[in-house]
Amino acid sequence: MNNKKVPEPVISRLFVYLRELIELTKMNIRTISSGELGVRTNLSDAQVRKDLGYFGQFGVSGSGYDTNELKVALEEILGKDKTWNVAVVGIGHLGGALLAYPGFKERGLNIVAAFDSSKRKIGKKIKGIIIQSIDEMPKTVTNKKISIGIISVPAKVAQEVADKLISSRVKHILNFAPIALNVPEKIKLKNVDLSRELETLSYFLANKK
Amino acid sequence: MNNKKVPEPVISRLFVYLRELIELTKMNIRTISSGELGVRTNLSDAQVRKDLGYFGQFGVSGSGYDTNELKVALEEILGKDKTWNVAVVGIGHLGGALLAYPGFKERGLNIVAAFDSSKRKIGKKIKGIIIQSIDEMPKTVTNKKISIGIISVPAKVAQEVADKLISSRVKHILNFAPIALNVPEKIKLKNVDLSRELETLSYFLANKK
DNA sequence: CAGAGTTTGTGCTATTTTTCACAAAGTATA
DNA sequence: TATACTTTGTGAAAAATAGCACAAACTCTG
Repeated sequence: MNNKKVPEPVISRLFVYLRELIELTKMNIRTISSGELGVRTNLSDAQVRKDLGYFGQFGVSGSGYDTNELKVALEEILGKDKTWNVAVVGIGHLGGALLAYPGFKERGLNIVAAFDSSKRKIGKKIKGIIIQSIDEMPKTVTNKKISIGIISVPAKVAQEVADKLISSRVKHILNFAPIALNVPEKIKLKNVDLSRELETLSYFLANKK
Repeated sequence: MNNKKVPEPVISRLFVYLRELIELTKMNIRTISSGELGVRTNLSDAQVRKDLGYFGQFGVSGSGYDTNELKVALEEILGKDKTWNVAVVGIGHLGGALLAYPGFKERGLNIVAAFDSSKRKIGKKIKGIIIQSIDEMPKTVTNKKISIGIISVPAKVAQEVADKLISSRVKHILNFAPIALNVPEKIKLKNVDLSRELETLSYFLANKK
């Protein structure tokens, strides 16, 4: 095991390996080589080995990795034995889709609260969750032990919402608003910018050789 | 102007600069320095200058960039003068949210078709778009000149849908399914993996110092 | 118009991330 | 058990990306 800090892309790929390992164990495949795992995840064999190398030695020369053993090890490393409570702020089309997305719960991420500023929406129930006023955020975050906030509001109010989440003591933020948010160092911020991804594709269309 | 190939992260940031410039011109701010643009986009001044440097010299020493001029230049570079037709495959909660998202049209990305395999959904109309059977994809892609396909179906069928999109002659793909897709070299593939982003945050919760 | 202050553009350097490549350690076969 | 494979783990090399730092170009002020 190596003591250097682990690059974030490595963490991200570990989840990809884990997903594949879950499939493999379901299919009763007992061992897999870095090469084969690489093919299945569109990554190189060297990358697979290097990534795992940050956390220890899991493989056996000549035969590869025990799928179940590696799966358990990754679950441990990635904290999949734990669950986390999540709040969604902004229940428009996207926020509503996030509330309904089953993939989160399967992965130990429980959406336990929803906030919106629209009087029309407050009090309504979606997927078993009552939409609350943003004013109730500090209380709810504490009571429901919410550690991650998802921002799916328009760009104009995203910073304001981020500030409110942070002062309510949320630990990390996933931001869907297409704007650069300022958050304190200790808050981990991830951005998902849907239209930017699409726009990037359009650049390649416009500039193809 | 520099002839080296432009890194993809640069392209992506160019859209960020452009958004900011659009705001600035709306606010009638005529010039901006790389430093100030950096503050507004959470990037360094050097990065801003370096990124723009891939495409030419837009600034004026001592005063900075003319906001409108730079905006127009970036729109040109990024192909924002053009529009592109887009199809969404998989009209679940996420697909529905994408159909309803106004940000795409504003940016020249017109969703002109929607596909689903569910008999229950085919024929229904969402946001003015009739959901079609996946079998109609080749014909519709041709007729409606669709160049980008968005995949928002479950992981299990995502590869199959990708193959169908490609054989229907879609040029690029935006994939929301949490799985590694195999596509030919010439097809540009972008992945947005919602639960992976959230999971990455949960890793930092589980492993915080 | 001279001197002080800004800000760009960019060669160079640093850092981060990926890939290479191979000794060492295992497996399989006969 | 010996020989031929296979595959790992990991230093070292390469590639990609970001940041530094400064001359040159321009603005501003009195």
